[in-house]
Amino acid sequence: MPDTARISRIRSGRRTDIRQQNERLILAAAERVFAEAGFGGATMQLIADMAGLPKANLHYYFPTKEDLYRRVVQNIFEIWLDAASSFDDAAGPVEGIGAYVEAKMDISRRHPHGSKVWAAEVMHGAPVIQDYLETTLRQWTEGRIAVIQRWIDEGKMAPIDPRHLLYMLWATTQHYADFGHQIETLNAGAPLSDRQWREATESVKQIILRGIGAI
Amino acid sequence: MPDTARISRIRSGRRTDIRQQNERLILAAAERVFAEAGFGGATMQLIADMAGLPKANLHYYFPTKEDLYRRVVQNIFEIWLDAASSFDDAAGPVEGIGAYVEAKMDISRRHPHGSKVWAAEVMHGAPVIQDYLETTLRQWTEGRIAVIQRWIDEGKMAPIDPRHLLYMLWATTQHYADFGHQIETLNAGAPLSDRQWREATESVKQIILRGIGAI
DNA sequence: TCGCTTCCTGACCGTATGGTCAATACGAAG
DNA sequence: CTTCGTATTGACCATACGGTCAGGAAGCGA
Repeated sequence: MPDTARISRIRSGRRTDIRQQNERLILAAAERVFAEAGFGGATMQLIADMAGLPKANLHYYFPTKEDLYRRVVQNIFEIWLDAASSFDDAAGPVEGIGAYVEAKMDISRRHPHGSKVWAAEVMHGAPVIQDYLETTLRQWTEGRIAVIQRWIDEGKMAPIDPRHLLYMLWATTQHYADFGHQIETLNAGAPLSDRQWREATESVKQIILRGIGAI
Repeated sequence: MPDTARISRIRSGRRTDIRQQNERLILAAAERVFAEAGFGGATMQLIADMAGLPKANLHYYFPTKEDLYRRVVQNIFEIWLDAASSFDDAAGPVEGIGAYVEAKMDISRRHPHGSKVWAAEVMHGAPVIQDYLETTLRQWTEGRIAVIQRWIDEGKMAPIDPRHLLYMLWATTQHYADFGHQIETLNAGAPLSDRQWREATESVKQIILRGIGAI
């Protein structure tokens, strides 16, 4: 797993920045290690090595392994929530869902580690972010369901169960991050190129938009 | 995690059966624990308790934790491969993909733990089943791509990239197992009912079949 | 320069875990 | 009943890991 060089570090020296700088450094390393080894398989030592800091220093910024982990999970969740805006300020499903797919595919490409950490967390029964699921995510979902239902009522798409449409959007877009290794293997061992990412995004958009009768 | 009672055990006594019996028992417990805690988080002790056997007994049947884990991963993979038959003996996408979605949704419901273990394994870079990906899965995929391409050439569906269609099929169906906890939380904390599973399956089938222009 | 706060880190500790082993029980064949 | 291979298990061990801590370095305002 540690085949890539440690995350580079710029010692700026400025007092206020030091904390922020190091926390970012540690979080980036942690995101990666948690994604590749899982919570149980990750070790503070490996994260420390990856960040180029002594282990004791991690505990200075993040008291426990779980604190560090929680921060990593929260990060990706917030990134996803931001992508929601695509949804809201759209006139109809073609723009709204189209933009949402594009935003989420982009996140899958740029934050594959975070996506994996989230997936693992949920798969294990969401031991540390259950409250998020029950509050923020539930509200977010209800809101989007309402939007989709409105589109249906306005005749802009076929009467699909909005819930399952959302699940399909999440599943397909996150699949490119979570199962990236499998996809890469089936792509002759090479990561998807710019062009392939574009094709993937288009395929997903096409199938879904056609599938819900929006085009 | 261990909120459910241990897996029940029937002592048959018959010599030949003992090994098979106990291996099944251990594998069932292991599948569950690995799914809920991840490889690193799972302990042989917990698996043993779950199976109702002393820990030393596990090591009698499975020398190492990794041996046990490997067997669990192989199991689910074989189950999925069996579901492929739906694909082959079909006249067109409506029957073929329709049956495949049904088969995979059924597996997601009946083997959620195995699905999660596989997902985690792939997410971690497939350390123990990389060879499967490169041989069996790759071949399987090429075969299915050929079938889909034939359907396209015969004008039975729109010219979609077969690869991305396959990814979408995997992603959407497995999502109901891997993210079952999230779905349950968004379903007022209750597992999907028979009816809801049927609706989910129909939604997935509808959107995809319509999305690829097969209906 | 002084004094205060933040930051850094090597050495250390208790515990949990994967794995071993020797002793024992058990079933079946003769 | 005896024998022999299989199955069972409590006790044990080495190690790795999360976390602690005391002492020192470095930044910063006065």
